[in-house]
Amino acid sequence: MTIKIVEELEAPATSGTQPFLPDYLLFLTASVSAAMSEEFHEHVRTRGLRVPEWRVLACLHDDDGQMITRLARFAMIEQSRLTRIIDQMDERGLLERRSDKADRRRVRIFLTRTGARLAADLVSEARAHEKRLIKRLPDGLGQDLKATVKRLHGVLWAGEQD
Amino acid sequence: MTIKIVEELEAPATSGTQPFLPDYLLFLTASVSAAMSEEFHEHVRTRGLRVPEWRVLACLHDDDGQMITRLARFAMIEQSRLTRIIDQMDERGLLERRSDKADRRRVRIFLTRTGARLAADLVSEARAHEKRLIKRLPDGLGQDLKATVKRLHGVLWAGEQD
DNA sequence: AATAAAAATATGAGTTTTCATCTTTTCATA
DNA sequence: TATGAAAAGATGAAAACTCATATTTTTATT
Repeated sequence: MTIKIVEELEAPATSGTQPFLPDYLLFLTASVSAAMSEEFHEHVRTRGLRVPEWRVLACLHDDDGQMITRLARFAMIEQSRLTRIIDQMDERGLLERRSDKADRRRVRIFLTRTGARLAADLVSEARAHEKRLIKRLPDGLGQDLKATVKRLHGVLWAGEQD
Repeated sequence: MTIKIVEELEAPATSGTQPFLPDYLLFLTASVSAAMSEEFHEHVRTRGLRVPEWRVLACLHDDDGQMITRLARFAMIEQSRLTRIIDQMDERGLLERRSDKADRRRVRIFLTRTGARLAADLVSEARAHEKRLIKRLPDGLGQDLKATVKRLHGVLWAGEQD
């Protein structure tokens, strides 16, 4: 690997115009999302789960027996990846596959007793964490954000059945 | 792979209590972020870049010559991954490494002419896309969200120098 | 000044993730 | 009621990612 060694005598080297990212909605949203989640995601790993696995548990906690495709969309996981995550969670005894009697292409995913217990624990921890997080933020920033993203989520998922 | 085949005669199989995710701040935020970004990320791929590469370009567009560690935090990319992404972008002629004269542990990343041009194009496309996106949303939802995440970003990054 | 601790980056190896594609099953329609 | 298109999942192979750790350089302490 060759690296030039150049003394920093050049001009401030910015974009010349207004900075972009501090005013870019998609960056700000992603960055805020990542920063806020970091802490709880760390906790999730402590509990022996990766973030996508936690998302799967949470989805099933709310609505057990979803099909893989739907789970994938809701949990923001690409389908073939979810298939393999489910393989692993199945092996670990957290959930199980059941073929849908009415449409045999579909595979429905159900939490096992163990998986349901873990999901319930984490959901309750997540709720508690959210309370603390919001309390830590100044003003009503947390409430504001929650109200706004709730409305937005409704709008953006308007087309989706259920 | 063994899959039970079970007829769906069981109870609605929900959590029994209030659904969690539709009221969970971190999920709503991540979900909204992903949904809003999807479209532009697709465009980025069309342009031959992966999302993390686009983030690197955007960061450097705003502030050329950043060191890898800082770039990693800002672009939400794990350090060793960023090192390799930079390898690739270097090979493609989009940016180059320069060792920092004053602190020779540091490697500063600079856009090449080509990289700067690509970054400028994408930034301008991103700005245009944001306008369209916000226009598409009902009420002042887009503006509301932007104002809120801007404040939040400030709060959450308060500790970070610059 | 010598030395320990910390910071910045790189790298090997193992695991994940992705992409395209395959199979199976259902749906639409001629 | 055949038949082609679409939907749901699974899977192989290649690429990307992560984790722990190594290396180099700087900073802080004695």
